Amino acid sequence: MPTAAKTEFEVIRRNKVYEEVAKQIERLILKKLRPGDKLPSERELAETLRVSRSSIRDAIRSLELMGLVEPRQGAGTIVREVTSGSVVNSFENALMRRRELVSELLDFRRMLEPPLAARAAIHASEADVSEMEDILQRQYEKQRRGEPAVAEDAEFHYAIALASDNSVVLKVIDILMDLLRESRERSLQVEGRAQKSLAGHRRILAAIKRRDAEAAKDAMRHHIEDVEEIVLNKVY
Amino acid sequence: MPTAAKTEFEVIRRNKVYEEVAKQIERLILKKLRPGDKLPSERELAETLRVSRSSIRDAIRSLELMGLVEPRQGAGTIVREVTSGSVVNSFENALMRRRELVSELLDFRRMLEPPLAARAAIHASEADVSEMEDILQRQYEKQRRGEPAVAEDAEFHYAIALASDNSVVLKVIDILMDLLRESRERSLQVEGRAQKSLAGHRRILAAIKRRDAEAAKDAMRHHIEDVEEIVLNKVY
DNA sequence: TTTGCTGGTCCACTTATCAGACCAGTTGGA
DNA sequence: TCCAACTGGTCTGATAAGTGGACCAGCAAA
Repeated sequence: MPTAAKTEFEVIRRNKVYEEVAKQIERLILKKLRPGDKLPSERELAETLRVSRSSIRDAIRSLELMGLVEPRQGAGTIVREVTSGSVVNSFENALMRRRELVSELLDFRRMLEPPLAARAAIHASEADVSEMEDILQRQYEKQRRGEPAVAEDAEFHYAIALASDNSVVLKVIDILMDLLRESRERSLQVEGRAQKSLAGHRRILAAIKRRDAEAAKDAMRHHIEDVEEIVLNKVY
Repeated sequence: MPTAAKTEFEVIRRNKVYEEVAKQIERLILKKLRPGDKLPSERELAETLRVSRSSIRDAIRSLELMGLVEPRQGAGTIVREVTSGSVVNSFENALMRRRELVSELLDFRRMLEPPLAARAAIHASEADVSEMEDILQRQYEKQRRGEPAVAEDAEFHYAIALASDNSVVLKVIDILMDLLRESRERSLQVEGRAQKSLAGHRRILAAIKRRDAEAAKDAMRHHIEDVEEIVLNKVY
C-alpha cells in the first residue's frame, strides 16, 4: 500500500436535473399547495428554474409515478389527494432505513434549536411573530377537530428558523429536510406529537414575543425533549 | 397572476463531475496531505470515485490552474507549496463575496458548537481525545516556530464534530465546508486567530477530558466569541 | 537495462439535456 | 356556439459531458 489512502471518498454521483426539479416541486407541494391545486405550467416552471421543458416533464413524470400529481392534457397538472397507500409506502420506506438517523436528527435538533430560538427572540420581526401566531392558531383548530396538524408543526419550527434571520441556518435546515425526504422520513410527522406539541409551541412563542432569549431557549429545549420522548416511545 | 407563485425556487445547476472530483481532491489536500506529497494515481482515483479517468484529469487540470497541484509525467501529481500568490488570490475572492456570509456563519457556529462540545464531552472515545491532543500539539509547535497553523485550527473543530458521534452533524459540517469553499472563504483561516485560538482549544479539550459537558460548552462559547472578535476586527 | 508504474493524448460511443416545432385536449370569453 | 389562448403530449436535431479504451512517453526501482 504505497499511497496509504486512509481517506473516505464519497462516490461521485452525477445529479440529474430532473431529480433536482422533482425535489423542488415536491417541496413546493408540501409547503404551499393543497390537493386539487394546479402546479404552475410546464413552460412556466421551465423558465423559472432555467431548465428545459423536457426536464420538467421528466420530473413531473416521476412525481406522477409516486402518485403525488396528476397531469391532465390541456387542463394542467394537479396535486393529488395523498392516498393512504402512498403514506403507508413512505412509512415502510422509513422503517427500511436505519433508525439511527431519527435519533441522530433529534440530537442535532436538541443542539441547534434552543440557541436558535434564543436568536429568534432577539431578531424576530413583527411579521415573523404574527406568522407564528397564525400557524399556532391553525394548529389549535385542527387539533380541536381531532385532525393531525402535521404540517403546522413543521411550519412552526421553520418559522423560527426564518425569524433567526440567518441564511446559513436556512441552508442547513433545507439540507436536513432533504435528508428527511431522501430517507422518506415522514414518520416523524405522522403520529402522536400533536398533544404536547401545541403547548410547547405556545410557551416558545410567548418567550419570543417578550424578547426573552433565555426563556425561549429553555422552552425549546423542553419542547424537543418532549417530542423526543414521544417519537422514540410511540413511533418505534 | 393566476398561479400566484410566491415561491422562491432555486435555479437548478447541473453539477459537473469534474468539479465534484476537484472538491473532493481539494478536501483531501486540505485535510490529509502536505506539500510535496503525492496524490493517488489518476487510475486509482478513477476507480475509487467510480468515475472515468478523463473526469479525474479534468479535475486535476483545474487544481493545477489554481496552483494547488503539479502533475509530473511518469512521476505522479504532487501537492504544491501554497504560494502567497494563491493565498492572495483566494483572499481577494473572499472579499468579493458579501461579507454577511462570514458573520452569519459565525452566528451559526456560535449556536451549534457549544452544545456540540458538550455532547463531545459525553461521547468522545479515547481515540478521539488523543487525536485532539495530537492536533493541539502540532498547533503548538507550529505556533512556536511562528508558522500560521491554519489547518490545525480547522482540524480541531472537525475533531470535535467527529467525537460527537452523530452523522447528521458531520453532514452539516461538510455542507458548511462546501459553503466556505464555494465562496473561497479561506480568510477565516488566514490570519490572527492563532494566538487566542490555542488557549481556547486547550480549555475545551481539558473539559472534554474530564467529561464536563457544561464546562466544554462554556469554553467553546468563549472561544468562538474570541474568534469572532478577531475575525471581524482584523480580517475585515 | 528492463519492467511496471506514472501522466499525456486521442477517439468513438453513450447519455442527459436543451431548444424548438407541432399536435391534441381544455377552458373561458366574445 | 365558436374561437383564441392556454394546457400537456410527442417528436426531432444539436450540443455538451462523461465513458471506456487504446496508445505514447517519461520516471524509478529492481
